[in-house]
Amino acid sequence: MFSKACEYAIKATIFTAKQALEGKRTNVKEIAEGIDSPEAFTAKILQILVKHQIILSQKGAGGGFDMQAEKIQNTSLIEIVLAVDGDAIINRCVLGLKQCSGANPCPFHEKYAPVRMKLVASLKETTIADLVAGLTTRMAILKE
Amino acid sequence: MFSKACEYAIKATIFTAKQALEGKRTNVKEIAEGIDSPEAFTAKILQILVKHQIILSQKGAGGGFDMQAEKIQNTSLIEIVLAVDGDAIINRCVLGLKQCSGANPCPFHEKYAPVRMKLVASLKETTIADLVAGLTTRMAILKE
DNA sequence: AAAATATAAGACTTTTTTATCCGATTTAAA
DNA sequence: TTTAAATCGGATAAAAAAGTCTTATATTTT
Repeated sequence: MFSKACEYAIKATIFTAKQALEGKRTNVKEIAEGIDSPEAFTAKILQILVKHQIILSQKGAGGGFDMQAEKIQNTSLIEIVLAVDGDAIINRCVLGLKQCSGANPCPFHEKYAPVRMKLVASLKETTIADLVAGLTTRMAILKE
Repeated sequence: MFSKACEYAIKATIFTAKQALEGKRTNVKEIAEGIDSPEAFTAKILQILVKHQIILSQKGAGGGFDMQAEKIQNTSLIEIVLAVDGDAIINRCVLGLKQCSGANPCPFHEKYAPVRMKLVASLKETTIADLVAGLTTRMAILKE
């Protein structure tokens, strides 16, 4: 459903948020270890997140990545997905047809429409704070 | 969501079924034109569909592809997806975690579970006949 | 001011997916 | 029986996605 880059982006954001909530700034190496991702590739993805102002970066010694409490609370999953994978998940026809729409539907359009609505709704209503909370209270995982 | 190969597979099956319901056997060239797909690649995908007994093939002059009325009625979308893309859509963690499950959930697991159920249900309950019917009665499209 | 540390940016490589090509095989028609 | 039409199967090629490497830039610490 998501690209590998997007999966890493989501996990990296959760990891960074969790560290931030514990008052710690983190860095590429820690993140890559924490989410079991390739370090250099993860660095690329973190740049996308910074550019979209989802996380904060600080260059230089003692620098790294951080996330503000307000952002953790107000950023929803959909924003990460849009930043990394674009709006295909919202707009692209599942059969890949350019002209598919409510007025000119592909054969699966009507059956899929409510599923897509549910999916997008769940991405919109799930915040990074929700995901971090799930992490601690339900022993959810970020690697393996 | 689906691979390009899977998108072609679905469209090719719908096209073949529609021709079959009109009493016509079709062939790779017609299918590729009808669904606007690359011919050689489409041929590859048709072989997968034949191997999984979703459509029928007949070699030699006047040969081509066909689909039995019973198959059109009883084959659901999920069977094509499983044949071409495997069971990732049913089983794979959206964050790509190997160990993710109800007992050991990734942070998005619980929020996504009902969406996945809806999605899989819609793939299971939608038959090729449904899709062909939608094609004619609602002017849905297979190309562009 | 210099050294050390960390992100930023771009070029490059590898892997996977998508797509093409060609020869072999099968079958129907001439 | 020959020829033409069609799928089948394997090798190859191109494009996209995933991943690496190197250099530049910024910032803190010493």
